[in-house]
Amino acid sequence: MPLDRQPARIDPLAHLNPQQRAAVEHGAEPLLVIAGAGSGKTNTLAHRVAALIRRGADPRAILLLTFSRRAAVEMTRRVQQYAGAAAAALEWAGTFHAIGARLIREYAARIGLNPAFTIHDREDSADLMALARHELELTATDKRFPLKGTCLAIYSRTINTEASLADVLAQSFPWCAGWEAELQKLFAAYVAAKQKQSVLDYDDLLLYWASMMEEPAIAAEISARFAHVLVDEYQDTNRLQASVLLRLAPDGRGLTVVGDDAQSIYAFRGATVRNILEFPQRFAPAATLVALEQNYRSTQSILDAANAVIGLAVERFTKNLYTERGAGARPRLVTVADEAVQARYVADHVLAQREEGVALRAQAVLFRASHHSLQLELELARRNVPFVKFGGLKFLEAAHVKDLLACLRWAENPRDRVAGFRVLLLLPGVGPKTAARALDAIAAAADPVDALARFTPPPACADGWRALVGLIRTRAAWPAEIARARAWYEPHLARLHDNADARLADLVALENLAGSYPTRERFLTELTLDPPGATSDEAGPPLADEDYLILSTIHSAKGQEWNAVYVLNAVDGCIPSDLATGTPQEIEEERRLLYVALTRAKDHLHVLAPQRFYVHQQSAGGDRHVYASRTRFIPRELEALFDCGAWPLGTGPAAGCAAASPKPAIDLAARMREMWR
DNA sequence: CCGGAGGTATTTTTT
DNA sequence: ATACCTCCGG
Repeated sequence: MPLDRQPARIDPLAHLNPQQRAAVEHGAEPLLVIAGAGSGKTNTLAHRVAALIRRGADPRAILLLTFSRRAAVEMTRRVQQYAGAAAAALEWAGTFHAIGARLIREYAARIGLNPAFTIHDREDSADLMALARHELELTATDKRFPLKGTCLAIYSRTINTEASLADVLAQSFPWCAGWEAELQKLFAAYVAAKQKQSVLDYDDLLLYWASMMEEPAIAAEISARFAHVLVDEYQDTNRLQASVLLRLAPDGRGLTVVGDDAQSIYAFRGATVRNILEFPQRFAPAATLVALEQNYRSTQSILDAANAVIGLAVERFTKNLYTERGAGARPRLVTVADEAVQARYVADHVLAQREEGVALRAQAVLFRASHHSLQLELELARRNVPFVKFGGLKFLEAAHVKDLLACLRWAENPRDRVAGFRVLLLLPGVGPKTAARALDAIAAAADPVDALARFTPPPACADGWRALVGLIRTRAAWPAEIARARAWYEPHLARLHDNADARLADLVALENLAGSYPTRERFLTELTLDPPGATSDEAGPPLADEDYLILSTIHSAKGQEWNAVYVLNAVDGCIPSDLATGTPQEIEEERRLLYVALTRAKDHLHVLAPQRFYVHQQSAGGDRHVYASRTRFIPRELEALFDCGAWPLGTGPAAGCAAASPKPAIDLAARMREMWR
């Protein structure tokens, strides 16, 4: 974005276009900014915040809600750039969940909540769901009850969409519709368990916030402390978040939301594009609408292709983007034989670009699902190309990391049953039954730690028990405490895993991270709400100052841009995912996903379509495979917008675009479904 | 009651 | 390949 490089001038808004300026200078009436991809949205929002501060707004009374913590940090940085020192007091910037956690902790005592509550991530929540499911004996039925993860997904969706269980089941989980009564009971037990244990899940952070805002006294207090509320990526908020927002600013005064309906890609999480579409009419008089349509990121050729893809959408509200950057090279649409060739293509071109001076970090490879990059990762490792992967498996999901965190969380909140369970099962000789008895004793006692110490474990693990009690009982200063926990955990790690060394390195990394948080509570809370994004693969994360290629799911690429972008697996079955072709709405979301991927590119865009996919789970050397056809979102009539070809040159049954669709290839999606029959 | 063996169903994307 | 469940031998 060119605005970054401009020195401060007399008129701080001199470099904004008229629409951006209108958004920045708008008064306190509700405002909706429809901001196309690369239209300088973040800048505009940051300028608006800076302008509010210049006009006398107290930075502490500005609430900035962004989608990711990264976006919040970026926003704060730019506001500081435009508004100077005053912006340092901008202390309320973060995700809905993070801000919710903060407010709930502050008001905990007044709403009957233990202020030391701990927060469960998705896996912890699923584990608690499993415990509740066991207690209700929903496992021993002739027909298989939905898995814990599915139960949680159903629960979460009812909360986030503010819909009834029956509707959610019918619309999103039809195969579970027969379990409605049982699920209802399960969710009741789940909620009771959370409350008894003083734990909150992700959804609670919104739910408690929203309910708290229904109390007139608390609502008045909280609303009064924020004169201005600005929301980024509004197209990806859900009903519950919209409710929170409307309770914060019922008449819309001081409310600004920014978003792009063409980039709505989180419906699976309950987000609804209706939030942004219906926003203006929620207020009387209706909110002002400003549209940013000039793109500062991509060349015209890339925009033409992206516009054409989104142009085929059934429903569309934003206009086409335009740029003054000039045509540039047409994006490439490349047919390759299979994923291995695709990996070679990407590696070759990434390295060639680097020779021409485009740093690896200025290039990114985007894909629909985390595992789509598997082959490429092997190829990059083989060629010693450093890379970092965003999305997919998280550092925090590794068993050993979860174990260590469970120790800390249990010390923070001894009634947290999931944490306790996890820690107790680490002791040899302690199984589910012993752990359950111990946790029952803890739950019943006034002093939980004392109850743990007085519990009589099976004789075989008496020593281990004593060591654990010692760990939980004595509180050390932070972050020394995590070092103690690791020392306690190390022998267990060595016993339970054969690659203990590699895992130990992760724990050391975690320990280093801990030092940057002031307290144990802050460490646990913020780690759950903002998990480190990149996985630590075998090679270890590259050093911060080293150059590395970006691998990212399309979802995680939101809001970012690179000089060169490679989109993997642009075939039906991958984009759209064969798991998301159930309803027309799902397919539309997949189309927007491809649009998001294409609009990340500034100068170079490569869209890859492998023709053949090898079926997994076959003997080595087997060649069972299925043929894929190019993604339905780039039909033949759009081919003129791309530079089409096969790679390597002269390979494949027929080179070029025509190869993709002369005769409709076999339906990959159906084949993949067939695998599960 | 624990822990390991074997069998079976299995859905991506993230706060 | 994995997670989850059930069964069986200590």
